Amino acid sequence: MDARRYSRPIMSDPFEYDEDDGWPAAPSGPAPAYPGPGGNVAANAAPPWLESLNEAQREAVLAVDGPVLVLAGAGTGKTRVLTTRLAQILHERRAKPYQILCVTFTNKAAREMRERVADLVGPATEGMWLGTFHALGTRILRRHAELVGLKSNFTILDTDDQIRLLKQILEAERIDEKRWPARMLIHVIQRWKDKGLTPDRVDASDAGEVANGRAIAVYKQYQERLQTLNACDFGDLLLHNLTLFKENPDVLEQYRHLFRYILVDEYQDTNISQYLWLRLLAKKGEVADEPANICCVGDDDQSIYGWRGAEVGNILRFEKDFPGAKVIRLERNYRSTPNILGAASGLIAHNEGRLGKTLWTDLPEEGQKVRVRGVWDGEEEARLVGEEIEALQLKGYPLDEIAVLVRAGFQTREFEERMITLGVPYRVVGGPRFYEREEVRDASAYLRVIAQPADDLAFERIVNKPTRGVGKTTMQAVHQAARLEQLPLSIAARRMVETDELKPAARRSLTAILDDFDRWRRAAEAVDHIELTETVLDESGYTAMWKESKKPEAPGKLENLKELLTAMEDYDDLAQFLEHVSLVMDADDRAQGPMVSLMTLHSAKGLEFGTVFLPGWEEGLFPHQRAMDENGLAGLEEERRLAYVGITRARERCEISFAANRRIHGSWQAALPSRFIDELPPKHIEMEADRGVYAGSGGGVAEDRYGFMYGGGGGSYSGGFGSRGSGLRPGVPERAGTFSQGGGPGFQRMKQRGLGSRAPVIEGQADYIGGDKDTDWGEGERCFHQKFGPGTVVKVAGDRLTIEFDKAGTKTVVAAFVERPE
DNA sequence: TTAAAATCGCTGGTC
DNA sequence: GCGATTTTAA
Repeated sequence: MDARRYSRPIMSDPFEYDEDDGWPAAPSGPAPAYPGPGGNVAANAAPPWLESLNEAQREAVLAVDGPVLVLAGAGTGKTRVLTTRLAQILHERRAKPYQILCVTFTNKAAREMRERVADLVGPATEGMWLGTFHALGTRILRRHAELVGLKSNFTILDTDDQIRLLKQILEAERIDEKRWPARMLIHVIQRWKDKGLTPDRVDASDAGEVANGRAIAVYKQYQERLQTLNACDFGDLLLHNLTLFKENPDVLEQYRHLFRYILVDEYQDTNISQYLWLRLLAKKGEVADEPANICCVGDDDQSIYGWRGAEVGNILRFEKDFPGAKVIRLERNYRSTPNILGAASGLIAHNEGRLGKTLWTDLPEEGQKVRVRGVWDGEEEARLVGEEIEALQLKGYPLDEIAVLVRAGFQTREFEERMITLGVPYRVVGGPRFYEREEVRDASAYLRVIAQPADDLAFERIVNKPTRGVGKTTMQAVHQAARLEQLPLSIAARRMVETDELKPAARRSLTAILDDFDRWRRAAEAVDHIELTETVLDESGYTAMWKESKKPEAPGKLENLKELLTAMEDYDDLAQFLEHVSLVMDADDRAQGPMVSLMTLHSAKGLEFGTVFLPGWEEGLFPHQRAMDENGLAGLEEERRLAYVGITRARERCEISFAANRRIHGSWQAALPSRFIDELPPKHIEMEADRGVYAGSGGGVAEDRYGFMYGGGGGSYSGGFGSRGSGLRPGVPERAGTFSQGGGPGFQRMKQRGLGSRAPVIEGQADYIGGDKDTDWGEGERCFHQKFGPGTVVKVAGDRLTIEFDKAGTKTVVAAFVERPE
């Protein structure tokens, strides 16, 4: 056998070889000439990786035949099982790398998986079909694009493009965009696609009154437009696969035959269309109805993506879908202390319809109890968390072992500001992805127009960016002509400038940019894609636009454009690069040095930290009101799973907090402690008042969890308010809607106790603590801050500078975060 | 075409 | 109460 095969690049096409019988044959027994994994593990020796696994893990790794569901609780070594299983299959030579399909949800997961398998078996992993659902779907779709009415160089649209396209359709259909916003309709269409529904299969009753009852028609038109544009949105990548497989059984048969082993990560997050895709592929080619060797790994308790189409039902139904499936539970937790585990388990036990797992650990030490703390408001909450982080930092605790996990993105701001004031390095995880950034999208739009003159959406995006006198009026005329003659915009525009339909000025500008594109297309033939991009960004005036811009983000944008050019070096040509921009490109978090992580609970899934802070556990915020309003009990249970995910991120320390008052959308609202706090098993938690209150409350705090709030009397509070057993819970809270306006009983009592008045005093500390380090900053000096932009120093206290920012107001920050303006 | 004014929306966010 | 987007006026 040809050794060359095993060193092919990852995206190589297995169909290109093994031409003899049309399809790569898999060995039924040990393959004779297959090189051992990594070239150094003898074929028959027991592989070293099995020894360090526990019994359940080993079972999951070794049960390679037939359908297997691995229920892997938080911290039970799920990824380890998956990677080892892959290594085992390769090691036993049960399949060649390209006969294995391994699906993940994120590129990051795919990358990690590939690295870890490679660590075990070396280069034998090359050629594996390992990637995200979308990347693998794209790979298959490009091969057979004609069969679903596309060309194989189709473009992949992102949300911006989708909305722009839909807006055009709504306008043409004369559907009032005020009443039926494009954002909402695209969401509806997306949900249909998640369910594997093409326009003809959507039930009319499902569409209801949406878009005046024309939702299905709009969906249909949207799909037609995509087809003429030779484009797909993300949902199509799988939906077209389903159509392809259904209408071409021979093609499906090929892939069924090809994929001898299928592995799926995070199975609880699959949507219907992903599920159907897997189910189609997971049949043995030779024996039509026999389920193949499919192994799904997941945790129903960590299903937190229902809102974007994920169906927990998929994992709950696995045994029915694949009769005779083996279900293996990984319940031994290697991450958290018994107290943390106990708190999390007690909480999640309140959910119904679970597959059920009992996590255990044999850690001898109980560890710290989960600390639950009530505070006056969000500011105090942030301050206390900040103080603790500072104390940990002082003790030499590594900052990258600390995370603040919040329910909603806006909550990070308060903590961010606190970190800035304290001078604690931090990072906010999960900002906009690299390819979603304005400048990167603009640059790719230029390249897309060059590569695909029919790409109207890209053309529109940059035709007047930078402004070059091709405005709305001009484009409207071009649009009309294009629609009339069924031509792409750039072609219609070219025809138009040859007539005198346009005003001379507009005609001149439009001709200029069209000529530019012609020139760039010719250049594309001659120079490589990097040089081409440089030329385009330069000659179009795009770079100049940002150079001249005075916006604080402008230098960053130029920086990103440079980074884009560097990133392009990894790709062979323009087409390859463009695919990766939309599908694979990550924001690189080249974080330097250890930092505290601030992020949402959603983005924390899969991570772990020594210490985790979980602020904002208040009714309405967490569980979020909208989750409950829109999805009732199911919504509430998903929120509870989110809480479970949060707690189980912690290894040794977990601190939950809630505030009595919080500012939401600008106005102050009184808040009740989250019902999840009531649901935590008391023996694993430690309820605490903040110090000022604690001193004066005369005991009872530990007994009565709300004693400090409602007075030290213990259990005597009334008003059916935040209490257990008051008949309010579970289910929809009595105070349906939103938070009550400030002034509930708790609010009043707290105010009387003088709780709120302490806040400004402590706030002032920032000015005089930590002030021995001198800086060379002087009052009145101009400066620049990464986040707040330019400003003037008004006060210097050690290394703390009070700065009046031009845009962001007055703030006190650590000098190290401030630069001199250029 | 640009700048100011009004309006919207506001849970999570991969590909 | 803020920021982004969209409408309106100049």
